[in-house]
Amino acid sequence: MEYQQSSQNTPLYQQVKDYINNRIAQGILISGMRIESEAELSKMLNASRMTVNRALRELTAEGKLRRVQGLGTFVAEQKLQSPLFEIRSLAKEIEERGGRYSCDVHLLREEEASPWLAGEMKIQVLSPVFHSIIVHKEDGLPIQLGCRYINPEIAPDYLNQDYTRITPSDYLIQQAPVTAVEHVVEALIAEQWIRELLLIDSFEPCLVLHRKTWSGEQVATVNTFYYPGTRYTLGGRFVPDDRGKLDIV
Amino acid sequence: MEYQQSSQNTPLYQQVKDYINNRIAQGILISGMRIESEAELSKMLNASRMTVNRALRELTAEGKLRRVQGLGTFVAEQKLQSPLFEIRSLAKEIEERGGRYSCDVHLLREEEASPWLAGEMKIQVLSPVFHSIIVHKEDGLPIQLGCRYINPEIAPDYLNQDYTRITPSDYLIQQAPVTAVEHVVEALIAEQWIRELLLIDSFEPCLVLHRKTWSGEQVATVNTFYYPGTRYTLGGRFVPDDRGKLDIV
DNA sequence: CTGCCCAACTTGTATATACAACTTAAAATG
DNA sequence: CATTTTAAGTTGTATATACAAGTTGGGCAG
Repeated sequence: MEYQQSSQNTPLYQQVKDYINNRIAQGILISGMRIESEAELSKMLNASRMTVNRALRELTAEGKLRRVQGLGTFVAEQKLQSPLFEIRSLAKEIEERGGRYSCDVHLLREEEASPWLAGEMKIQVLSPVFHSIIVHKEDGLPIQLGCRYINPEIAPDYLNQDYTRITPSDYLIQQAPVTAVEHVVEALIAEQWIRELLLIDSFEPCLVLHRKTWSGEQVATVNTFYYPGTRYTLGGRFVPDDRGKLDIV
Repeated sequence: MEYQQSSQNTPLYQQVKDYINNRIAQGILISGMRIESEAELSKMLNASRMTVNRALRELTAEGKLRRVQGLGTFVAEQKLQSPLFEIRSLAKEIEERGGRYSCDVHLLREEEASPWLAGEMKIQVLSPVFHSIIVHKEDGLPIQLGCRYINPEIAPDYLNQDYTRITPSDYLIQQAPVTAVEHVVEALIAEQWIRELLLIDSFEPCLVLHRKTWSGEQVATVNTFYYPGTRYTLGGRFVPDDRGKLDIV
């Protein structure tokens, strides 16, 4: 067989990568599922095995696939770990420390988007958004107040979950893949109602983490998390590995 | 020519990658320098061009090399951008905003390591360390107080630099490659001498960023940065790209 | 039935070849 | 001399082939 590239100008190996990526994005391929072998893909997509091999090898380096010699190629469990702050459940973190996790749901309802929120989420003013305010506690002591606004298109059933059983983070991650995250940190003296819920006095500073997530082109969530400055710090250690990616240690 | 892998069990393409990586680590290859062409490396290392191509392609994906079709392969400018907080010069950031940068060096001297610091840096108690306290200002207003402890082995000439001309970050980055970073953020009411230098009152919270860097196995620096809570926020947006790496937008 | 071996399939690596696309400098042309 | 063309060298992609190495299940011998 001779040299072929044909389509569009996009390299063939890239077309194979796109094909796999699309099937993952569309939910046709689920985490853990075995995908076609190189030989099968080679026939299906009319590309040589080496070209398919390159595509799958690169997708593996990108963390999207997992390959086992002699067995096959599988869809990796996708976990978007945003750099400094991995989006992980606070509950799990507390349990790892040996603490007892609990939470209070102070608000969980549908609201109409304010002009500010509409701008942030790129939706129409007064269009419906879901709003929740939840206080997470370790051994009964509040350590985070999470104020979340959720795009209903991303998680239509957000209001009908029991957040004493599954954290909002955990629920949202399984609803839609997060494709981008923005984090901003600041320090301030919180408003009174926040101080009361976090059990801090008027002179104790709050660490505030603003997190905005996207799913594709849509803004998925706009969150503000308040931490008592004296009871909580945020951080992580980052070591670039051989593949140029970052491990959270 | 037939199939050969021979050495050790490490794949040939990996040996090529190691060869390049080592020459970069040893300083034989400097940023921007052109390295041998695939054909030359192929002869030198007795590997086929395709094998060399794979090695260089992967190193490029890892950000270590930069390739230009028709021109050659070059050593990429190495910038360890830690995720959330890229280690970049505050000065550049201010200038990008159109502000005027200036700084005051309040302390720059050699000290003996306290027990706490010795533990952090994994050095002997009372062994020499460099200590600097510098206030960075935008349009004359303080926005960061940087308190740094530097391992003298990493940057022996740290005390003899003019930090009104080059920021400590810029200087340290060119002294030794940073191989790991740890960041921890907290919010607190700062001590009085810090509040005075940052021109904040006793009720205004400080955003505190602790940064610890490693160069290989050695702890290179231990830093604490104080930001006025009302005048500064830390943050970034992260979008995983096709190569699985993270762009700071 | 049990245990072993082997065949079939998988991914992993290495190579030779071919051509495309791009860059630069030298050579040819006016 | 100025301009264009060409040639040589570079990386980028695609393929066919070959063998190594790991996994699994079925068949065979005991």
